[in-house]
Amino acid sequence: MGRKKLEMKRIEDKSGRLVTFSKRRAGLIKKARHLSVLCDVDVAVIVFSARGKLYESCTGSTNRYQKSCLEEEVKEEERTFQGAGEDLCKRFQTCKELLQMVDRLVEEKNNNNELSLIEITQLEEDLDAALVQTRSRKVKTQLMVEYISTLQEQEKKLGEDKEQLEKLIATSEEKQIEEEGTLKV
Amino acid sequence: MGRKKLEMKRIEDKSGRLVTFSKRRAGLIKKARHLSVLCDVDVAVIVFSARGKLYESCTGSTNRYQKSCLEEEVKEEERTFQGAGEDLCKRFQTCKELLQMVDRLVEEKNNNNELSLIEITQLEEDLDAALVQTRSRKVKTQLMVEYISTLQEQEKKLGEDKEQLEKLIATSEEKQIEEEGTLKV
DNA sequence: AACTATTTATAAGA
DNA sequence: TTCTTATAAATAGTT
Repeated sequence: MGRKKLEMKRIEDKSGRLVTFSKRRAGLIKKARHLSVLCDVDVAVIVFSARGKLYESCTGSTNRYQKSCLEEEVKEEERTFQGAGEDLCKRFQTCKELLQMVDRLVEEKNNNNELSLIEITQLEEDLDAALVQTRSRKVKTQLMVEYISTLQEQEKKLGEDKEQLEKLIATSEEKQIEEEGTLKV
Repeated sequence: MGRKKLEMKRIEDKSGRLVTFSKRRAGLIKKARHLSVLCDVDVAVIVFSARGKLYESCTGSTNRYQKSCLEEEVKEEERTFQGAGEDLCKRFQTCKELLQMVDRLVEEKNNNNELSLIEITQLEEDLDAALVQTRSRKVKTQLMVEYISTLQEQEKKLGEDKEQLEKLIATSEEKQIEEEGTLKV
């Protein structure tokens, strides 16, 4: 739908691919919203970018699929990175508790094979929430890994700078000695 | 994008809404596939229709989101409904085991707050699979509920038919007695 | 980010 | 339902 018809295959040019990704992702989410409004249904769109970043869009009044607002969370995390450890731990605890609760429910009802629709829906919601939190945790861990690698790169660069400075100082000292020698002659 | 611009609100005409739902759902899934191919990313689209029916589309080579093929499963179930009980129980067992496994993993690693990215991804996949199975179970339970209600309706109708037949028989007998009486006079 | 020439999607009609 | 077609919407390449 543009100046030229695109072949249906991976766009090899990285910059072009990123631009198209942005445009089409926005378009897809918009279309999902329209479908949801016009036809009164719940729609979820989940996109994993190549770098593992998660984009989600969930529309629909009955809210069967909860929006996780991951992007906002991640941005917040980037701003106040120091708190990540505790935050992560807390979320994890919640996730674990959810799983345990779901497991108990499953255990209780397993014998007579009689989970009601309401209970199954609850189970679904619990699993969904746990999944959302796990995804959040995954993204945050990826961020941490990236952050650490950035720190390591910075450290390496600092080391190189230091080396260069030391060389410069050494050269400068040699020169000074040479000059002093010249003066003495 | 048609003969007329649509207002962005629920289409009140049911037939029109269904037609638009079909068309736009197909369009959305097509666009998701294009985004996936062109930009080499994983995309999942999940649509819950008003009746609770689930439509899923998952594209992307790395398969981070598994297609559940729910529709096919449900159709299969409709054909051979008698096997549903055992099948449900089996799936449930699997789901439960998954949850337990995930829970153990969580327990083991919880103390030092050190789940690796790989382990988190595994956790994510497990939860995802459990969620897919729960959704499958939910749809099947909905089907069962519908099936039972159909049976109940049929039973009720049969009861009404029986009543009517009994009335007819009674009337017929009365008539016969009357006729016999007439004959006797 | 904007712009626009095209392609694509689709609302209404048949 | 499925096909057709006029029109709305999305977007590829450009600036």
